[in-house]
Amino acid sequence: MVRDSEASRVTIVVAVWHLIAHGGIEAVTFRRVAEQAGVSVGRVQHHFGSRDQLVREACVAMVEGAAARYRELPGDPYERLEHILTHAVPDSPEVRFGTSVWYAYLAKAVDDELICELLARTKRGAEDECVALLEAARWHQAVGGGADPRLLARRLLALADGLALRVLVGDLSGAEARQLLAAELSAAVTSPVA
Amino acid sequence: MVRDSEASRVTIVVAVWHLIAHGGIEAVTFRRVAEQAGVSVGRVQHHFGSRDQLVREACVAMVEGAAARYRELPGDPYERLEHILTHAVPDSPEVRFGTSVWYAYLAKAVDDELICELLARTKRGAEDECVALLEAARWHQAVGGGADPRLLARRLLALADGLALRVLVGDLSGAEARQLLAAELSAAVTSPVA
DNA sequence: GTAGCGACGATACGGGTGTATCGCTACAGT
DNA sequence: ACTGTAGCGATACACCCGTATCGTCGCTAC
Repeated sequence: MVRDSEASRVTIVVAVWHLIAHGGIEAVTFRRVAEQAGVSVGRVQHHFGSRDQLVREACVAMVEGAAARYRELPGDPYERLEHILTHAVPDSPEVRFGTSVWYAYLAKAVDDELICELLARTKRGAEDECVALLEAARWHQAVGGGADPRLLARRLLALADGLALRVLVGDLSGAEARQLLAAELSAAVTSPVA
Repeated sequence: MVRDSEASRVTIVVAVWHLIAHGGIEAVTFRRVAEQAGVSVGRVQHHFGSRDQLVREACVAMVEGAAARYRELPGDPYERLEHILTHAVPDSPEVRFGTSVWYAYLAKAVDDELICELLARTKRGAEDECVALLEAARWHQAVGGGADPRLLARRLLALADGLALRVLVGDLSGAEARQLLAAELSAAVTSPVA
């Protein structure tokens, strides 16, 4: 029964996310994970070996989940850009959930080399994707070529991260963040370099 | 001996920062803090009571330290703006140290109401300060008033946070981040609205 | 059939953790 | 002189943690 094994792993990983989302990574414990997932401690240990491994694999699963959701988006470049920029702004409880976990892993990156590299690769990949989308979206306006798409992508991405952060701590509303991002994006795609 | 008491507290708080900076908040333990600070466990407990309180007070001390360093800056608005935007970009080891601790607390904010509020207030305060500086720095150009200084400040601040984040995980160099920020700032201060 | 193996459940053990508590000094107020 | 009281050091306790280990099912290949 290989399938049941996979189901077990998914259940456990989801439980890990839940624990992280409202308790931080220090809340991740074999016993607590088992309880949250409704399985035995031995099961968790069997599939993930050590606590570090459990935390790491849950991180990998999260990144892959985000990537999978992105791939299932419609093809329109503008929409894809909008998704990349706003998908981490915690409007709804579900997005807040994901963002909380994301930032927990970000903090964990300072003492876990592997997680650090994974997050770095992910961000770099998002930038690359963003560059490609920008070039596709601005219909080759060819307005002198002064606006480097890579720098533009980097700006937009950083802006999105910074705003998501402030929405997360709660001194900015999701609407305000989305509005600012939308304005910035439309300005980036329609105008040349400012 | 009230003075020695304060010295003890400072020593302990610094030790807490060190532990967080390369082990995350879960590395903060009465015994480890005591060892790192070179004091007894009882001393740490005496001054801070509980572990939660210790972590929180170290957070407060950090925010206050940053504020104090800011206040000692020369008065030039442009320099102050530059400091606000780039002070969290981890070029040097010391700044990286501070930024690591900062992001650890940011993640902690998801499950600690008090820390969350403190960080929110701090960010909001930075935005307010940024608004005032922007208005002082652009010499009242009065170019139609289309560029809302608050939105501009919010953009710059978010940009700085997002870039600092990427430098922290290591897929962006400190120089790249500072360069982008400097360009953005000079554009914001000299040009009207784009 | 039986040997092997993967997917568990149960449990035990050694160590680390937060915190309460006791005891001791040194000084301040009365 | 007496009494607090702040500032510790030392220790003890109950709990929780990661992990190793053992045992048990069910399936599968030979």
